[in-house]
Amino acid sequence: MFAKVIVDIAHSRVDRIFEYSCGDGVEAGCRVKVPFGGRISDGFVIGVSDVSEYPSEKVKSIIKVFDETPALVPECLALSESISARYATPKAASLRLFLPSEMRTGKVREAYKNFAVFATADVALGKSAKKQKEALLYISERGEEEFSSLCAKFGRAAVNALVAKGAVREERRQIQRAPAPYISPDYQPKILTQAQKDAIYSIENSRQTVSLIHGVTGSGKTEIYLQVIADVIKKGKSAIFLVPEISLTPQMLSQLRARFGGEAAILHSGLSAGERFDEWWRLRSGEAKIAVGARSAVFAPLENIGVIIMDEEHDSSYVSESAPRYSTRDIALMRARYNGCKLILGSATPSVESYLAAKEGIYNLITLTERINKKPMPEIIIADMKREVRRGNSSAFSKALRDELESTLASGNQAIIFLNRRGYSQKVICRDCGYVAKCADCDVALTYHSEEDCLKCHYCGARYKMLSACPECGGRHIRYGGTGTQRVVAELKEMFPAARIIRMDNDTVSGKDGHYKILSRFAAKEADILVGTQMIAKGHDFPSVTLVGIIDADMSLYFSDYRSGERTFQLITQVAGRSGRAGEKGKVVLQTYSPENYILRYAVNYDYKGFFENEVQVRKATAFPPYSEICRVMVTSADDKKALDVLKKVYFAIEDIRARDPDEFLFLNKMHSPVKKIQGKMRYQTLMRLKSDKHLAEIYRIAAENTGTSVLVYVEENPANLS
DNA sequence: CGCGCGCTCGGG
DNA sequence: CCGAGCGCGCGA
Repeated sequence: MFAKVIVDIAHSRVDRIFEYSCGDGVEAGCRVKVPFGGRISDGFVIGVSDVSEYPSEKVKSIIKVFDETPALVPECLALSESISARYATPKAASLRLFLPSEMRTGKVREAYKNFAVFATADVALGKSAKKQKEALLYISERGEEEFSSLCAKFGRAAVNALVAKGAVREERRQIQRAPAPYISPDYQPKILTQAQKDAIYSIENSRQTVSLIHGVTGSGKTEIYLQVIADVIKKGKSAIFLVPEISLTPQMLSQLRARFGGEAAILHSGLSAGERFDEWWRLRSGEAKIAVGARSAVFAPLENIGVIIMDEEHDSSYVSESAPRYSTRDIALMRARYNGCKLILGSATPSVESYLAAKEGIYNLITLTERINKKPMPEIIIADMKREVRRGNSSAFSKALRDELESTLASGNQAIIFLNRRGYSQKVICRDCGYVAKCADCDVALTYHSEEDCLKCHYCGARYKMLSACPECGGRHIRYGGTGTQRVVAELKEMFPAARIIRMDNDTVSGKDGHYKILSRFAAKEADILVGTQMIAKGHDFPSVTLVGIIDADMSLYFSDYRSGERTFQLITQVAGRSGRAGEKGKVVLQTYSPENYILRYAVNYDYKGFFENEVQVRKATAFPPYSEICRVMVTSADDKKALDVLKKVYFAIEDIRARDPDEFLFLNKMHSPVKKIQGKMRYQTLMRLKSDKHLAEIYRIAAENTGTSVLVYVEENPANLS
């Protein structure tokens, strides 16, 4: 037999099939060890054959087969082909996506534990062997027990003696590490509303593969997902449930666990390598049928998939930030087509792109306008910060927000303050000469952190000593520009000395359950105010929260980016939804320097459709996505000259395309990236706006041809940010 | 003439 | 990707 092998080296030079001879046990999808170029490499078998196309005397044989059951199911092999074609990425790179990384390094394997198993009571025990007698009685009643726990109860010597006498057998068995800390036993099937039933009917019976559920916060989307998954499982199929990493909350976990128990495998960044491997294996073996997780869960080793769900479909974390830079939605659609199943996208604030597709009938649109509990959405009050400044208020808090905080605290309720910027101040500036402290390796201003009294770079994590004097002019008047979460907490403490405050941002969240720990402390009312960044925005129910303050609603508004309005609307809606979810009606105070902005106007009224119609008109008039494609080819390298050389090559290759088809290009240029350097690497880009995606494949190919170890080249389609 | 470096090419 | 092989330039 001959195996067609892709060696596990992600490089275009070796991105082709190599044939090796093998025994009968080798199947497509197995991982193998093979001799390659005078050394040994791992590889993937993507097919087997009786004959070889390569001169058989030159064919070498496989050294080792890692898998008894192929690690990759046929769908994975087919899909990796499509991914390689779509993103011009080597096959090895797209095959890797389907395996937990710890499986490739070979470090993590199955976990084993020793068990003591009762064999016979028919052995002679010494008269004084009291412990042995006790242990034997115990194990004869139980049948078996974990070896170490039996030793802990009766002593190692006694247990060993029983083993020696043959009364107890020691057995090594594979065990599952159990990464399911949040089990809620009290699941009660919820009664679905008519709107939810209609939605499910519509999804299951629509002509379209993709359904988009546009449902306001609290409209019961989750219950729809769970019911659809349950229906699919009942038919003997499997399901993938994708969520943005950050909102993989304890609540979502416990709902899934309660409803599906061990049938759900949960893959998230908090898992240890071993836990991840075990969850992956539970899916591969068919023990678990539901894969839940962030974007990488779209590669779950499932067969016969009945539905794929993407919650919060607009979330930018669905696009991979390292090669291959896949879009989760692309992959989900490929898998849905392959399996002939439905793809459900859900959001309270769909991306303009998805909603347009739904309006045009490409997606099946489902709109849920009512909240389950019939509660009105919280009232959003706009606080005009320009006026506050005119009145001499230089703090981060408007009078309106301060007043609302005061009454919230007085009534014993909780408040959330949102600010998407960690640290104390965004930058430090010399008042005398205007010098701004910057990172040595990155082209960005340093953020002052008051807790450690240091300057940090939020791009590379480097720390610097706080300045006592300006390094340029020696001046001692250092100004703190731009407010961060630490400064907000400091101001709050001054305003409300008695209030208990928790801060949640990248600096306070650490460890496996750091996220969960902070949120549960707040949920248990161990604090009155939660100050946090983006990570507090999603998916948590805090019944006592009746006030949400948005410190700087403009922050994302004035990025020179066609999507800034969309992002701002999404963020405000999401954060506002944290207020008043159970008890009394919630309030939201939205602070802004541009109260007249139309995005904010729509957000205040929760008018998604109004926002969408307006936004889509703007995009159409200016020919921005979804009415065009923005494509950026990034070129980064520590070597400035090399980066520039490659940039030119890439640019001229793309210019060639333009010469052939000038109408397709609305814009094409090459330039420094807005952030010129990150972690010591120079960043250049070729930016273009195209009428359609028809030349994208060729652009991907150009990038792939020019990328290497010293100069990295990659393509971003409609990038979420242009830094 | 010999060696070092950079480039190209093979690897089954 | 990594290493082998080859050609060219330079120093003794």
